[in-house]
Amino acid sequence: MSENASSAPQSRGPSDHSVREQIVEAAEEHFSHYGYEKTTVSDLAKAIGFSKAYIYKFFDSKQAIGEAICSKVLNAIVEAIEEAVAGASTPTEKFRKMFKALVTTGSDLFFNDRKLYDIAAHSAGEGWPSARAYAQHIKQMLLEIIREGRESGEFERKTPLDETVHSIFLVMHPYVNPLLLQHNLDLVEDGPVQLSSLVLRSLAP
Amino acid sequence: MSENASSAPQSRGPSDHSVREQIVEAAEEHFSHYGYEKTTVSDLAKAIGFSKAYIYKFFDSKQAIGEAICSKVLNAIVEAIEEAVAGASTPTEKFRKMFKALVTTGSDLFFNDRKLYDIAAHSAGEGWPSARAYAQHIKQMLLEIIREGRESGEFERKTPLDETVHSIFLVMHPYVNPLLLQHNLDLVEDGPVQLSSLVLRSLAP
DNA sequence: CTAGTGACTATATTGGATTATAGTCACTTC
DNA sequence: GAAGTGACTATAATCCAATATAGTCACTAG
Repeated sequence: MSENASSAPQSRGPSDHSVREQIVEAAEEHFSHYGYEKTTVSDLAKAIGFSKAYIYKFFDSKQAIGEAICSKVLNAIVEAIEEAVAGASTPTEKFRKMFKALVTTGSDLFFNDRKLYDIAAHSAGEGWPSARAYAQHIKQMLLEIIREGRESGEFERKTPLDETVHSIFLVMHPYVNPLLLQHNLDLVEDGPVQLSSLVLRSLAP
Repeated sequence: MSENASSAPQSRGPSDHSVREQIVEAAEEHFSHYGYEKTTVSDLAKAIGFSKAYIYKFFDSKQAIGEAICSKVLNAIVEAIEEAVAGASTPTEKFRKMFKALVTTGSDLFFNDRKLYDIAAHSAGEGWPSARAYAQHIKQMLLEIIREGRESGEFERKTPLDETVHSIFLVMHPYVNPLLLQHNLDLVEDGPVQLSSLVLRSLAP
């Protein structure tokens, strides 16, 4: 599940190639140290001991490399959330933990890996596939929790499932989207708790 | 109600003075035409036929003038919302109309008075008093609607009132805050409708 | 005292020449 | 054919001197 991009962004050449992995590895290190902008494609080339031109045999553009890193980062968040959810028994608890883990992991990234966070924020702002896939992932997890809750009779069943999922996702959106999350860091403590309770009230049968 | 600033920002000299009003008037026109940055304090001085130095007898800084304009703009939104709410009978309808008017008016401003919108967004981003006052205003209106709904038995009464208001405000936040609203313009149609329904479900007794 | 300003400074902004970078392509080597 | 590159161009970032702007203050006129 921690493979590279879901819905692979622009890339060239064989998708499993040691050089591709070397590029990604070097990019992750450089982007995280110096940031996306300050890292040049030549830097990455030097780091892995090839020429810049060779990089373009594997990636369409610098942005495509950014996308790859972004996917890794966002997939790591998804995994952290999945782990948190796994440690809950009822759908109610799953939802609470999901929301909490989402925000905790996101703001952790903000504070501890700011440079990588900025790429994710940029990705979200530009609607890159990696960010879309991430949102989709979250939505899917949400769908499953709601479905389970409906099946167990814990959640109401009158509202169409899609609508329920969609509107709850809207509530979570400011915390899912890294671009928005950074404007809500002061709400990181209270927000998810309060909003979880509100959402759960709305889900009462 | 359409007076200038609530909780007057930094200003000097007499608060009701024809020159002060002239400054505000000129600023509103210039900011809306050329934007806050592109307007110089000298421009405003020229427009009202005084020297730049005289402006500083009435305002602490250029930002203070921006604050005054921002207050006017945000107060106009509040008024538009109040008008919309007035045309509803039940608390449920009031809430729906409030949320809808909030987003409609906000995005109208974005599309039709972009320059002024940008000031409001900046204000929200910097946590200027005008933006804080605006948010407080919205929260107050919300509080009154919820209270009325509780009194009429239309809304549940178990959850502490403050908590209810606070969490609903959190739901609305991305649409209240101009800085956030501009990242949510694609949700302007659906968002408020879906979220209103969700919130109202959470308020069911 | 009230209404108002010109002249000044320290900081920010701009233009535009200079340099750095993304991305391509014809080419070599094995 | 597969692995790899140097040399190139067009665009974007950088730098820095010249200019513009925010904000102050000592001052004048009535």
